[in-house]
Amino acid sequence: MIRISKKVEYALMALKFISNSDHKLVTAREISDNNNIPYDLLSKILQKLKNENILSSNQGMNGGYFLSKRTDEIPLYNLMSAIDGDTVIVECLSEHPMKDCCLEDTCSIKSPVTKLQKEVEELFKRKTISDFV
Amino acid sequence: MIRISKKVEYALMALKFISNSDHKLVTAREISDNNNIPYDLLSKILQKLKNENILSSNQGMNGGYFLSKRTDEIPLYNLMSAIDGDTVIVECLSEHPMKDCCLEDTCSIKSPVTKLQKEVEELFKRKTISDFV
DNA sequence: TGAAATAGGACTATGTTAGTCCACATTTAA
DNA sequence: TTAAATGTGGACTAACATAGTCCTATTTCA
Repeated sequence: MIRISKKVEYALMALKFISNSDHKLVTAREISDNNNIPYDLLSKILQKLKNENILSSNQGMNGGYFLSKRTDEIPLYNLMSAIDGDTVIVECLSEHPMKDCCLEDTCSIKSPVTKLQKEVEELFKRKTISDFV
Repeated sequence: MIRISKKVEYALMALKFISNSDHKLVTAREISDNNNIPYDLLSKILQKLKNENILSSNQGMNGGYFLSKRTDEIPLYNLMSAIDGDTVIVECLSEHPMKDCCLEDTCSIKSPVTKLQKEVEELFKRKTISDFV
């Protein structure tokens, strides 16, 4: 099944919320309360977005998060890989596969699946956060 | 993470194998042996493809499977929904969601996510099995 | 110094996917 | 008519991924 993780959904809501609070610092607590997102989980997500330079943060009292870039400069693809890591449609196309595919070179569908992978990837690279805010 | 299930991979290999054995009946055992797919699992998959009228079968000795249609008449989308059911990128867009989304109408990203859903769907409807054989 | 905030490791619960096991039904050939 | 080869299909288990929780730093400001 092709599915976007709950975490990515939460990230999209958070980015929308931050984007709408233009230029103010926004705390994880505010985002959590206003969007009905579990606080601890959200914190992890925001941290990952920070590590990928999608968000910036100020620590300490009166701290919070703000966008590092314009929303149209953040492809959905980057958001997804920041949060969930790999964005491959099949294990064997991962750069760091957990286990070797037992089919290896004999796999009969590797080439068309790779092509499909590219097309899915392009779709998610074309979409940016601005499409969601 | 966006991922195609192992079952769908196996189904693609199976269809390719059947398609290449033109017009001969092909047994689940042959497909399993030649593609290194667990027999019992493959059986279930072939049965589902039969129920969706992608494959037809003859039971009994000398039985086996054959394609019900040309490969270019089988969208990847149908294959996926035959095998895994829902093909929605988020739970709440399912026709039969397991649980109600706690956000309901207040969800801030429903409309753009629905649009993305349509685009993903179109991509998988455009691809047909002929792209994989 | 204490409260409010981010940072982040470790753990648990839940659900999904992959895979297995077993009994049965159908067909053909000997 | 029976044995073997095949598809059908339910129930179960194992392995893994995702979602969510808990707890303890660390940073900053008033």
